[in-house]
Amino acid sequence: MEDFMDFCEGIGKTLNCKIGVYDLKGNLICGEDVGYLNTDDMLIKDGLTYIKCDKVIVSVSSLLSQDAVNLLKLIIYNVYEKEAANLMQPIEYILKHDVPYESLKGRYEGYKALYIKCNEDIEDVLLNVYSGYNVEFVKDENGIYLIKKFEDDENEANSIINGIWDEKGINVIIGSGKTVKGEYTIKHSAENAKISAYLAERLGFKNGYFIYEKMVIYDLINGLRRDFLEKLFSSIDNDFLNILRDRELINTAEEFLRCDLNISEAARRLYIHRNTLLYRIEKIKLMTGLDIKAFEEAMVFKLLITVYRLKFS
DNA sequence: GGTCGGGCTCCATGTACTGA
DNA sequence: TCAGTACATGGAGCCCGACC
Repeated sequence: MEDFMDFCEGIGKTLNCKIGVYDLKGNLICGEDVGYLNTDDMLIKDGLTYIKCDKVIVSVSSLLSQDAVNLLKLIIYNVYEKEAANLMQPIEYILKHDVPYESLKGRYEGYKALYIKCNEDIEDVLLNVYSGYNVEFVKDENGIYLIKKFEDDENEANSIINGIWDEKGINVIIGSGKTVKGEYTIKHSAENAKISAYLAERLGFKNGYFIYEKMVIYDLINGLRRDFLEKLFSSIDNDFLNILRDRELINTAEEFLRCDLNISEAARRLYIHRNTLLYRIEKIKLMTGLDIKAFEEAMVFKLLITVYRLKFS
């Protein structure tokens, strides 16, 4: 409809007259209400020119020659094609060009975008996995978007990760956007999927499935100004930076956090005695002042690690 | 018959201490 | 620095009786 509005304004200025575009029932679609008359081709009456173009009547407050009418028809059909092209844009065009979010509302409802981050050629594996399914792939420089209606996206993503590992021996990170609904378009979903995969890689993950809802906090941190964070880190004790460089301590702490602060489970996963784990946690406390056995202090610790990884490593 | 609360047992976990 | 041991604590599951 924007194109029709541009059309009315442009032609109106050029011909120094008023233009109105009506549907075949006489309802004004855009432009000025200069009067409506139905016609099968063109009609000149009372100083006005009425031109039928497919499903609209264009009324012009001026007498036009046949050549001018033909030229106008040509322009109108061109506008039509442009509008149609907007509605028919393939997903690749949508993801790679500056298509307004507004124009995508109502399309791809219920679909979701995944972004499979991988620099190797894995398209053949995906085509095999999804042979016969309604799914679209879009490649870019760092991976492949997968657009589909999912029943169990996490399960499918893990199948993809395992399939690519089995067939190619390659680790991949998969990011996921949210399901398209209302204001949230397929372009939003694809962007969020790519951001999730990118952030997961920056955080040190080699493979796995990362949902944007769970990555929002990292996206937020990633968007913070570097100079602000440098100022923040300059006020932090050097011992904290030493921990970040101590692989054993940092692995211990991260496993403990992944186990929801469960000492026994973390010790099992790390193949160390529970008391060894407690000893290391105590050491972290001595160096940072943060007791990561307590939820709030564990959260602060996790945030500081994340900021360091995303912005300084 | 279904629901709720109390008592009991088992097991996982936390803490403190000790020794290699 | 790490592991072993003993003891305390708390949660989960089960059973049973009281109540509606």
